[in-house]
Amino acid sequence: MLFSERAKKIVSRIPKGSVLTYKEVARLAGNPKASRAVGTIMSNNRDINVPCHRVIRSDGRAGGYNKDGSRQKIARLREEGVFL
DNA sequence: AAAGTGACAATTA
DNA sequence: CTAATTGCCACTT
Repeated sequence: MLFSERAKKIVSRIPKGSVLTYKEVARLAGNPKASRAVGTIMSNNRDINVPCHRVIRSDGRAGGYNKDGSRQKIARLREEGVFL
């Protein structure tokens, strides 16, 4: 299985109200140093089954999302009960 | 095969 | 606190 597939699978299982960092996803996917790659995957991934808005940066900030920037991402997370 | 891409991370100033 | 720097990796051209 490709790294990207594993990453998506993991992210798709993030329970509502919690978040993972890109680093964490990378680690769970089997490659602790592929945090960068995780971001790349999310940006190109169009899978609606994957709540990629629940993936944030390890420094606690939101990171990017799509064209709208991180605004929509932050909004979504706040509605799910995540403090940013 | 080599170079380019990007929603990251850790360090330093 | 922000900004710049360097290293990093999967994937695409």
